[in-house]
Amino acid sequence: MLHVDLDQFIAAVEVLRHPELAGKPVIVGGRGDPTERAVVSTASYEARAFGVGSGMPLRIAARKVPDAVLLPVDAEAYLEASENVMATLRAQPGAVVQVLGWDEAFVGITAEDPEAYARQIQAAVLERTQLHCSVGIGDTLVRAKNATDFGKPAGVFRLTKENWLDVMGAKPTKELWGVGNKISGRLAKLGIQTVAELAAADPPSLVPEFGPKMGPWYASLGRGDGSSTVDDTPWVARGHSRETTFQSNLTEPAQIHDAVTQLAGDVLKDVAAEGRPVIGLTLKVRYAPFTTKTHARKIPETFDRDEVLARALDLAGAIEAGRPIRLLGLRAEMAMPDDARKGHTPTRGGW
DNA sequence: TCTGGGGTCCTAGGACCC
DNA sequence: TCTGGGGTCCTAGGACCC
Repeated sequence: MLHVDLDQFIAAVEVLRHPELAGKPVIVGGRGDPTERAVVSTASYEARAFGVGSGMPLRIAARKVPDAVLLPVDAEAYLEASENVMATLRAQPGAVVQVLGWDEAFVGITAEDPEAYARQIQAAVLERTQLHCSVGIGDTLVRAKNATDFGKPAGVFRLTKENWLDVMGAKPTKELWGVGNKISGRLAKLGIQTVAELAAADPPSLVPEFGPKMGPWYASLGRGDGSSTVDDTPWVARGHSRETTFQSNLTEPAQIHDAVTQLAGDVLKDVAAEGRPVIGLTLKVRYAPFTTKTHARKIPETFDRDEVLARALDLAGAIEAGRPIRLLGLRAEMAMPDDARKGHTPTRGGW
């Protein structure tokens, strides 16, 4: 299968709308105001050369690149561009498309010459959207996904059982899809630093540290193994959430009440569009400077807005009085339709 | 450096039941 | 009295992804 990943997607969409920005360091994030609490969504390659990357506080990014062009996030524009890209992928002969996000998809194909097919996809996407993409080819989803990095920008790379360890073996485990800072740190404590070392680990030996599912799963990641099925079953959201980071911390109960009411209204808008009842709520509270607590409740299946709001405000009763708050979030979990398969998610598990 | 917003899944531990 | 063992459900929290 193939993994298609648009190059510097958000920045590229902005440059298409603002051709005069071509070749300049462009940083997209928040409302484009580096004095606000916000992070970088995407930086153009020119900005990345200064050490700016996704997730970096906007304030820091602006300091690193004084001449950067800072732009606000425009989700609708990116979604529209994304839909054009995905439609292009679906129009390819024999393609099964599994969307992973705005700028990524797996494409299941059977082709004599996968590299030629990949080049064809790149040409079609470029023609239809003026956007460049990189393509990874693999015999599993994990290998295809990891292959894409070696193709960037605008290239094609193939990873299979045959060359996986040659190419990936010496890399730190953090390079793997699904292994972040924390897990790579815990693996290191077990004496596992590299992909090759993880590949050689006995899967049951990882169970005490990571549990019955994740332990063996990490071992298989090290080998590049896993599913090789691209699944185009339409995605069904498990829930919807809204979060607000306050530019100045909240301290008053009345502010908390208003904020939760606002969040509940916004979440309910998204939920209403699904036509499925709410079955649970989770309130997230980030106290200043940076501790996060969550409070969850199952609730009786309901479509009633006032009922959900009342229960959200109940949850807010768990907030510690007097501690300054920098973020509040509310998530509503929805009942799943009977025919929705479990274990199919865009970013985690299931393959 | 000082950390967004939208998602998903896994695990631990307590409550409760037989 | 001073305490087994297995199962399920729920909450809180952790980790990851784009």
